[in-house]
Amino acid sequence: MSITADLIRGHTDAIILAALLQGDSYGYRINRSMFDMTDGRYELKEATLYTAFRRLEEAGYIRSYWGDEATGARRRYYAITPDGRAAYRNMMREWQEASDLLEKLMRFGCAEESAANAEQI
Amino acid sequence: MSITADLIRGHTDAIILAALLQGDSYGYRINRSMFDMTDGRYELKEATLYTAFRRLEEAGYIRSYWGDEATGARRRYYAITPDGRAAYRNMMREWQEASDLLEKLMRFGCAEESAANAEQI
DNA sequence: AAAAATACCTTGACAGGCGAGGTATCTTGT
DNA sequence: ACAAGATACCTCGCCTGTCAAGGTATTTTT
Repeated sequence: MSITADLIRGHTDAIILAALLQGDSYGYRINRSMFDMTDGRYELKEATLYTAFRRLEEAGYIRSYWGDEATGARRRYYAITPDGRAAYRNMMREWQEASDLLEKLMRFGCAEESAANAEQI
Repeated sequence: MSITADLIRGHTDAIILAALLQGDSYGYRINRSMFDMTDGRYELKEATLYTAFRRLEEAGYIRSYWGDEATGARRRYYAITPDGRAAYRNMMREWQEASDLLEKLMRFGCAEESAANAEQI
């Protein structure tokens, strides 16, 4: 993946919850669809993903159950809870606010190149 | 401040560089203007700020010098270097890409509420 | 029979953010 | 005159999320 990790940091939970809003799913599959949706530019690392699952389950935002596949490797499915839906909405609200602020603060310097670099205060 | 720390993480450097594009400045002042620009919704913590200064200077993106105030507390001014300007542009490019991806991944679930929660796969 | 894909998991290190604490100077209120 | 607050700097040590590296087991492909 090309984009740096720290820009994603803190959004993993929201991303996972968003995926689960589509319906129950499991780790490998969520990771896969993430990879596909971004044309390979980003994927959650497995360790990150499973850490996040533990965290989210602990928080009561998701619950898990083993699938009953007759064939293939066993899968642990995750489902979003009502608390999880509420948390997701909160996260989206925060993302909205945060990205607006960041945009403002980071674009601040973009009069740039033109603004004569007045020494000091 | 209202917005959570992890949403900001990794953006501190870009924010500081953006501020310095406006002209040389010093820690306390940069923090102040950040607070003002966001109507108090966000400010860098001092520890974070000074850590970032060290990091950026180490990387060669800024340089520092002591101001020659005749009165008041001493101030350490920071100036952005050519490398710093280049780094800033890179960071903005990355932010663009990352925020687009995040938007995509996090909004993914937003057909939401309507999409019948089809069990499993 | 070997390699790759599917699918899960844990450990330990690392890096950035920040609470808590510290220093020194100047200004303002009483 | 003295205390309080603002200005201005700094460090130490903890916390948390990420992820490289390693592991297991099954199925499919070569």
